[in-house]
Order: sequence, then structure tokens, then C-alpha cells
Amino acid sequence: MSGPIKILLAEDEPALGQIVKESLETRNFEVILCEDGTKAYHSYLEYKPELLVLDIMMPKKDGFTLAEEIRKNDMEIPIIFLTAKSQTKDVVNGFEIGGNDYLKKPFSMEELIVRIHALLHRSRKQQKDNILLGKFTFNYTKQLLILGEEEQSLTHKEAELLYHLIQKQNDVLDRSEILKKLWGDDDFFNARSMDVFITKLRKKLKKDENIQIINIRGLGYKLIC
Amino acid sequence: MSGPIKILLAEDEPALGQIVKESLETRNFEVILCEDGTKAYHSYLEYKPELLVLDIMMPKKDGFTLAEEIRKNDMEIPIIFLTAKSQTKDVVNGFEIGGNDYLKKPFSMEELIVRIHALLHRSRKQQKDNILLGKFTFNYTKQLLILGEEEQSLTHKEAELLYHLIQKQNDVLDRSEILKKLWGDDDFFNARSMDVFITKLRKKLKKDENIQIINIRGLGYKLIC
DNA sequence: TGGGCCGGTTAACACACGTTAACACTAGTT
DNA sequence: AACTAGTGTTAACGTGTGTTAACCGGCCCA
Repeated sequence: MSGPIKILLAEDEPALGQIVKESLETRNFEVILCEDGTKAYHSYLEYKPELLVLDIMMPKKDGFTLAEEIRKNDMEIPIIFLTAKSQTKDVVNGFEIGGNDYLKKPFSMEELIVRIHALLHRSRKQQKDNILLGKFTFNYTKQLLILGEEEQSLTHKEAELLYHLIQKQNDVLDRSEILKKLWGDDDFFNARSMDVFITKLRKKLKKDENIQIINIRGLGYKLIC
Repeated sequence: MSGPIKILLAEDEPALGQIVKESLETRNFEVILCEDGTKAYHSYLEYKPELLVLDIMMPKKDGFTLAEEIRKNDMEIPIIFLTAKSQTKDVVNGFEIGGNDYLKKPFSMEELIVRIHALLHRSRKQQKDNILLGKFTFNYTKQLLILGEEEQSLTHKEAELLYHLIQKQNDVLDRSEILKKLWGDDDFFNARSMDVFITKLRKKLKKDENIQIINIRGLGYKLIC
């Protein structure tokens, strides 16, 4: 949920696997490299990655079979297949299931990165729900703060602001950063408007006295809990 | 909607354009070939294709600019960009909007076909009939909301609006986007008319209290369930 | 220690949107 | 031609969200 994004990479050729792994790691992904399909399946269960990059031709278990097995557990996880040039027909099969893409070898790292971002973008949206926050559960899409039986509804701006505070939980959320993101511009009036919203959030979060939004003068706000 | 699938192909190099056009036509696509961005835009308006294949480097109007203009009208239509090899950075820009893919020149027809099928699959597979929506089943063509034994009929505009809300389920559907699509123009009166339809939909969706259409002031609506 | 600055808080305000009902238009029916 | 039913638009009034203003207190630095 938080931390670097985990990617499972299944590639039997060690040299290529290592290069891809390292390139992705410089982009702040966490990469689990497996040299065959069976190991990849176990790593999938163990590490619960957010995205899979699977070579099709692999010892023990090929990429498609692996993908089918994993799809039984998870219909959503994005899968990128790596194919040798002669396998374009297989590719059509690989596409039957949603959330897939494929890359023909040889490929550039840029191409891979672009595809990873494109697919993550699509699947990440659905992670904003039911974030735990002290005694509360915060549902971003429904704009709700839930505490036991009670539900408080938030406005869109309140929800956005809280979401960004949570993303930087126990760390400083920069004033100008959030102003540009939610108000589009960091000027005097927007800044005062934001202060009002901080007040509103503090009120709505009062029922858990361990949660506090504290101000860092001149810098921004810190949500602690 | 029925008949062969229309594809708009914008490619300034006549030889390549002709080859691609003919190859696609042998696969039963209907292809409209345009040699520059301006003509492509007009053809888009005239023929309403289901998918766009756009060269990035084109006279008069490049592929990205063209895509941006078309995206203002239609956020859904799949776009495949054709890029020369030195443009991988541009590619990242082109990916910012959903429903895009790109192909590096030179490409094989097989690659193009695979991508076309993949994107059409994505946009077509969300078939318009019997869409599940909470406790309801929504049948777009029959304009029905079904809950158990009960059927509620919707008017055409209600069905269209609901359909677009569902397409963006749990995300914001832009006011002006939907106004342009269903009313043709985003003016004051159409906007008020749309509000009335939102009210009507809310009433008809009341029987599942988990479904809500919430307003995002100044932006649009979000259907959550 | 006092003045400027930053933020806290509350309330007033403007305006986007919600809701209802009356109205207008069309097509089919008598 | 008048009637009806179905659909969408316009009008009128009510509500909620976000902005602005006003007033307040505390922190920092001269």
C-alpha cells in the first residue's frame, strides 16, 4: 500500500533479468527477480507484488500458464509479457485477459517504464479506499470518515486534503505543494481558504484524540497519529 | 455502432499510409486515411471512428495536438500513436491520458493489429447490456434498471447519462465533458437540465442505498457503489 | 516588549447545485 | 383537430460548499 511499488520480474536469462531489475530499481521500484515460472508463482504469493513482468519462454512454467494461475487469484493485477520476436501469435492469446500488455524483445527500458506507468496508473486508482487512520476508517471515494457505527461525510476538498495528509503521515506536508495541487495556485486567499479546511478537518477528527494535525510554522502541516 | 469498425489513420507518408490502410482493410476494418492533422480532425468529426492511429510527426498539426483536441470531445476513444525512434520521451506525454498506446516505427502489421484488438477489446468489452451496478442490472439498449422482479424504465438521456457515470465509476465524470457529449454544448441551461437528470437518476437508484451520485463542486459527478 | 507575521477560528457571503413543478415539444391516438 | 402520453427544458426557490473577511492569539526577531 505504501512504500516502493513491488514488481515481480520473471526472466530466465540472468544477464537480461539483472539489467532490467537494476534499471527498475533506479526508478524506485522494488523488484523481485525469478528465473523460472514456478519460483515466480511462489514469489507472487509471498511478496504480493503490484505488477508482473513475465517472460513467455521460461523453464518449468511458461509465462502464459503462470499468468493464468495468478489470474485465478487476482483478476486485476497488471501483467506485462516479454516475447521473443517469433511469438506474435501467442501474443493475441495473452491479450485475452484484461490488464495485460506485451513487449517484443529486444525492447528499450524506456518502453518498459512507459508501459509500467500506464498500467499502474490504471490499477492504482482503486487503492484509495478504506485507509485506516487511528480509530477511523477513511474512504476516499465515498468521502467518508467512519468510526464504529458513525459516519461523517466529507466534502471533496476535505477528502482530498485529508488524503494528502495521510500520504505524508507523521511527516510534513508542504503548504505550497498542497495549495498548487488542490487550489492550483499558492496565493494569499487560497492559503487562508486552506486554513479553514484544516480547521474543519480538525473538528471532524476530534473523536480520536490521538490524531492531530499540527502546524509547522512557515512550512506546512503534519498529521500525527 | 454496428457494421465494420471504423479506424481513422493519420499518416503523412503516402506509401506507408496506403500499406497500413490496405492491410487493415483486408482485416475487415474500414479505414479513413488522412495525410495531415487538420484533415484528420475534420474526418474525425465527420466519420466518428472507433479508434485512431495517429502519426506524431505530421504536417499542419502533429499527432499529440490532434489527440488533445479530440480528447476534449471524447475521453474514451482509443488512440495509438506512431512514433519515430527518437521520440521515446514524447511517448510518456502521450500516455498521460488513458486509452492510449504507441508503436515505434518501424513496426510490423501484426503488432499494430494486436494493439488495435487489445484496445478495442477494452473499450468494447464493457458491453452496454446487463451492466452490474450494485443491486441493479442496467441494460443500456433496453434502457432498463432491473432489481429482482422490478423493472424501471429509463429515458434515453437518463440511460446515456447513467452509462457515462458507470464508465467512470468511483471517479469523477466531468460536467463539461458530459454536457458536450449529451447536450452538444456546455451552456447555462443545458447545465441546469443536466442537474435535473441527476436528480431523476438519484431517485431511480434509491433502492440500493450503497449507490450514490455525489457532486464534486465545480468539477462534475462521481458515481460510487 | 512591541510590532509584524503566520496561522486559528468563526461567520457572512456568493454561487454551484438540488429539487420540484410548470411548461413546451413531439408523436401517436381518437 | 383535439387529446394523451412521453420526454426534455425552463423557472423558481431551497440547500450546501468553498471563499472571503474580520478578529483573535501566539511566535519570532528587533
